[in-house]
Amino acid sequence: MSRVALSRNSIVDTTLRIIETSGTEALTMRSLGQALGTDPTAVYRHFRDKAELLRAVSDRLLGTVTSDLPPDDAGWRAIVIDVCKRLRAALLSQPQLARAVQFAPPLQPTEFSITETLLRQFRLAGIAPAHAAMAYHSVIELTVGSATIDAALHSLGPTERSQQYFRWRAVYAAVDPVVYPDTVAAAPHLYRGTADDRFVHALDRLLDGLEHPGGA
Amino acid sequence: MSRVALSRNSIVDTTLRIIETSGTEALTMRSLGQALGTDPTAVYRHFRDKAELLRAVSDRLLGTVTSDLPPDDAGWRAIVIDVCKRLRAALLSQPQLARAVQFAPPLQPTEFSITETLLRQFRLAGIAPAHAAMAYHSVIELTVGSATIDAALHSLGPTERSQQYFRWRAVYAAVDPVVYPDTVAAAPHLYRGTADDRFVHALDRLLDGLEHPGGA
DNA sequence: ACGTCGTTGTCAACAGCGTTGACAACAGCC
DNA sequence: GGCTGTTGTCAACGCTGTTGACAACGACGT
Repeated sequence: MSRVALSRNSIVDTTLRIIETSGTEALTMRSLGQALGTDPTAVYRHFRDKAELLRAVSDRLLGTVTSDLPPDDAGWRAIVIDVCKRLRAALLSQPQLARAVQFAPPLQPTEFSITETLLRQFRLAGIAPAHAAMAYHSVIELTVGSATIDAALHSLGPTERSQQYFRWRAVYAAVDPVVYPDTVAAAPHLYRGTADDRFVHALDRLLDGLEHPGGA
Repeated sequence: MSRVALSRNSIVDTTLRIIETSGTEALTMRSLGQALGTDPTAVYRHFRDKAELLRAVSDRLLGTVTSDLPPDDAGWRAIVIDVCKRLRAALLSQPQLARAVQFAPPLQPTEFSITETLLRQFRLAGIAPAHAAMAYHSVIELTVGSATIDAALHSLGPTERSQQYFRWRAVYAAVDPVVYPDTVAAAPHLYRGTADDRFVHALDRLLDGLEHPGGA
């Protein structure tokens, strides 16, 4: 066997390809080695462990979130929504990965860029640093969290997805109206529209609350 | 060695005890067997595989979410927050549970009970069914989503968790102030307090927005 | 051109995981 | 008492991520 030249970039490429085509569970160091045409343990010359590799993969995905943003005069709210929608899209673009990526430990440069962008817009909105930090946490939790939840269904095609939503509404509608009257009443409106719509609605209401705490 | 009598209930008890005291990662079939005082494979006489065991644990946990709720005159908002905090606590105690909840439809009556409770409170708040459904989605996405995110750190244990938060604040504070001025300004407030505090704050602001859309 | 040195792919192996199948001890029943 | 089904025990399989010794490679100074 001839030795194959590896690099962090080519390894991340192949990792993304495996996850796209075969899902997160199919990504093992051995399957990765086979896809690379090298011994599985060769990856350890470039990444300390699998966690660091996954961190690099997530960084690749997050790179698109803060590039080519509209100028500040587009309004803080529009920019925050734009960043959150992009972040959501990036996470959903590799549905299997959104789950695998633990948003917790990494702290890559692209993440700093997202943090800075959001905090900047909150400052421009006139929110004091202490409240801006809380607003940042709130927005991130909603965005990343809901993307993580929606990732599973997003891996299905659009038609299958709407079928699934239809089925869920049917389940809620068929529930015992004596035990669950409000569920039956709301059933026609549950899981209506797209998951993106529901996310933007939740984000809109959250920003309302962040802008006017206590309804003030 | 004397044979120890097992049952689904006692196994679930011990499983929960391990998860609570040592975290999810510490739960292996071998550690479970040791805690039970039996051979690890004895569990397979009561559960087909680890997934079914975890499902049984999930049922046990979700059962606590809507039990012994305060009466309606406690106010819709207090009840919604209570349910969400309980749901979050249940999800955090077992990260895999959040994944199971994603495939919502064919699941247990406990989940219908959560849905009904929230929808009922939104109705009592005077929100029309169509908007109540959207409010339900918003609240669930934030609660389940943020729990999914926080689950990773929550599995570490309290002391390591606060150490991690301390480290993160230090990282944000040490960032280049020229490139990331707003991050540095907000650094003292980032990851302050507990993840629970941050969640409740986000939920509070979301409920503000749901109650007064557009700040009205 | 030669020897040297750090880098990096190869290989065998380890510990740990969930799980399976054969076996044996037990409980309940006729 | 003997049979039958249930359930704990034990050894083992295949999988995982990861490590340490070894060897092939590229780049370097002379």
